[in-house]
Amino acid sequence: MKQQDVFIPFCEKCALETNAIFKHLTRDEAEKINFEKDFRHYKRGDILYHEGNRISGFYCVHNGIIKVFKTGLDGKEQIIRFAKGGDIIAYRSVLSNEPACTTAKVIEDCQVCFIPTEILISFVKSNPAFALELVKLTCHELGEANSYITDIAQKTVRERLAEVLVQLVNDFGLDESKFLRISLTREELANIVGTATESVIRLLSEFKTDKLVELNGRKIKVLNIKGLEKISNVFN
Amino acid sequence: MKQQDVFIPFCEKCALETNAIFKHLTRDEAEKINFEKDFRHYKRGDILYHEGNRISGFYCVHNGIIKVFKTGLDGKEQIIRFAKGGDIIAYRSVLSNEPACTTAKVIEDCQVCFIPTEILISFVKSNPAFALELVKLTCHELGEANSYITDIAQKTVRERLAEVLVQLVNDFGLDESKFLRISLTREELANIVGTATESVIRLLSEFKTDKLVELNGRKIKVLNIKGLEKISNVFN
DNA sequence: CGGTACGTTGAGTCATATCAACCATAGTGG
DNA sequence: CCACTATGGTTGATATGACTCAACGTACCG
Repeated sequence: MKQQDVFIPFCEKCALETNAIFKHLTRDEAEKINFEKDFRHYKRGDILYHEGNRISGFYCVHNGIIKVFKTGLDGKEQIIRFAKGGDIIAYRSVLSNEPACTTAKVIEDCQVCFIPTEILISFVKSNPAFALELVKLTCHELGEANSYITDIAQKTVRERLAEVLVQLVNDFGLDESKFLRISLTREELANIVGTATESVIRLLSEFKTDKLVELNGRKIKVLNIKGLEKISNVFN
Repeated sequence: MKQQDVFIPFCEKCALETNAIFKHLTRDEAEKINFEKDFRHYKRGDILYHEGNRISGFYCVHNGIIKVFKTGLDGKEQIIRFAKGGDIIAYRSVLSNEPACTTAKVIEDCQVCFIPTEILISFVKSNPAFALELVKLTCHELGEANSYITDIAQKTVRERLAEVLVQLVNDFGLDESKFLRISLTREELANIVGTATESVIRLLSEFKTDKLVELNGRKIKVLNIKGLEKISNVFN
């Protein structure tokens, strides 16, 4: 491991540069997190926490990608969201004081800070601006969840897959060759859309035929995002 | 209108008896809401607020039933939740400072208090315990939304209908003759489950054949809730 | 009494799930 | 180095759940 890999970011820096939720922390509070936090590395496939477990803190993602999913009856995953640098995860369970309702698994090696529950709670109590920001975040996510419910309930698999691709482009962007900056298995794509792996494969190759995407194994090159948006039936 | 119908409840009373979220308010704060709130009556079919609009406050439901839904592309409603006495609605949009992502329509005549945004925000800032309670509420709802996403994505319509019926029993209860204490059209049931009206009708009559329910127009008599739970595939 | 909203049933269609076979790739261990 | 295994990707055939369309019944209401 090279020296620069073990550099531990200062919370003040994170707060300013990447993590909007912490921007209202005072210098003292940032110091406190800095002192209490536990900086951790995780490899692809590692599990940060398991659905059903009680967790003693939340995670502030510095880099890498984590998938957050629920496990259905037959063991089928339903991916709820992805977390990348600047996102926080597990705060829902911590704040509602319930067991984790999801599992978090690493998709791309990541560095995260683990921050104990008490700190979060104490900041909510001591820093009204921070509390408000946190409320805003959860309310925003609630709005997104509501949209997702409506989509899954009303849209076809084809529309949803297109929408998911657009969403992934928005969240992770494209590299210089227009390849999506997140690499998922077909099964994972299916587990976001809420469909069978085979359906994703078939629809992706339809999209390819229609010159909307190019496929190179797990890498997806997005040729026509407007076309995907049109299929997805979203106007925004 | 009879005299007792226009009685305006005191917020202190609501806070203690019905509305858990306000239990941490100080006496002064409760007084303030009492002074600022607008007590309103709505009839079946009335709309409290429309999706896409900015709203200047939230609603604290005293009695009656309100359905909260999103409108899909072809105008199909997706019911997100119901609010009854003790619930608050529209707080999501108010707190995230976004336009309303849902419409709220009265199902059973109701009395609500309308409380201006500023009050809510100021209490979040001035009363940490209240802020925490609010965060808890939104986080809890977020957890429920995640479950619902998984359900809709993975379960059959039959399973979901059974689950919705169980949920309605839990939320609204049964009267002395085992009739569900909320009366919905078949279309509304379909709009919770996320299916077509005809499918609900067919499945309900299957449930009737299987002696799980009896049907009397819009009134649903629940004969075998364990059976419904079993069909719904929930263990909790 | 006509109108409107809701409920019901049947028939036909289609999107999607399921099942099964097969291929490609990479890692493992003898 | 090769068989072995696991994992993921692909394709085809088939089954079916659920939607759509259409017709008709029912109830309530002004």
